[in-house]
Amino acid sequence: MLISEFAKVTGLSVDTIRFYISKGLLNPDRSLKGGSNPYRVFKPEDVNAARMIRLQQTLGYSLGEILALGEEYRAGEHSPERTLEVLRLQIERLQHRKQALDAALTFLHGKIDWIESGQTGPAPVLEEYKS
Amino acid sequence: MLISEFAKVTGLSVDTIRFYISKGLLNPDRSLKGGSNPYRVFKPEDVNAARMIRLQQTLGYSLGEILALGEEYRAGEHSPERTLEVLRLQIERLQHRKQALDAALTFLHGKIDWIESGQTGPAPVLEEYKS
DNA sequence: TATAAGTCTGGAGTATACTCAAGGGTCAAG
DNA sequence: CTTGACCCTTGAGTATACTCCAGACTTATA
Repeated sequence: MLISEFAKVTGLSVDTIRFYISKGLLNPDRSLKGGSNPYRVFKPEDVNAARMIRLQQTLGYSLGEILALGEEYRAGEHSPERTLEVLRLQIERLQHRKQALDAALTFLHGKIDWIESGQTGPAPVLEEYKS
Repeated sequence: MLISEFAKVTGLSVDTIRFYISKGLLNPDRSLKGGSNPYRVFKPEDVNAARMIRLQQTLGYSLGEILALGEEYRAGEHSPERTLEVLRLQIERLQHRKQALDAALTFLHGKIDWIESGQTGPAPVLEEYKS
């Protein structure tokens, strides 16, 4: 597929896609069409890559980190040990993030309970939810 | 406390603190000391505010959103209904984030299992974990 | 075969979140 | 009363992640 279709499928703008390509986050092939500036052609695996980028972004990674993770991953692609190491590290980081998220959720729920019970006693403090 | 102590306590740089103040995210009092450019004095509640900012940041909110949330929160401070509404909305957004996080974790765990079991069968695909 | 639509590159512009430096006032210790 | 540590403001600079032209070429449609 060409870039505009890829944009539709992934939900990214054409500009953003070209930006990602320039950063090395996406590596589409080139078509024979387009003359001196050949058109880019995207494969389904590029769609997966784009989704992965978006996911990692919502998880708080910068494009630089995402690129590094990808390269690190590909570098150890043929070494299961290295791959496992990378994956475990990622899991650790995400679990840390999840803890912060859970703390926030617990805090918010605590505050709701506090309000619904007529705001008796002290207001919940964020501090207390840092398990 | 003065700004350098506040920086130590919160882990923020003095520059960052002043930047947050300029954005309205922090509102310390002014001391009588300091002459024509009075020193800022920070209270314990400012420390809480700073912690809240940091937490919201790790949750993916921009400073603009954090400011808006705070103002929205203070605006409805004396209306329990409005406060509950704001809190529930926040919870909803965080749960959405948590789902993305869980999907990523499940995916990573799946990949680890797949590798440890000798990479038999197809590799896990992110797609499948979007419950 | 005109013309609209789609693609390319290169470069400038914007928003966010800091970060640093200059220049100057204030405070506490010796 | 000097000196070093600390505070102030203003404004410029940096990194990230886009976003938006301009100008030129290519392709598909009527």
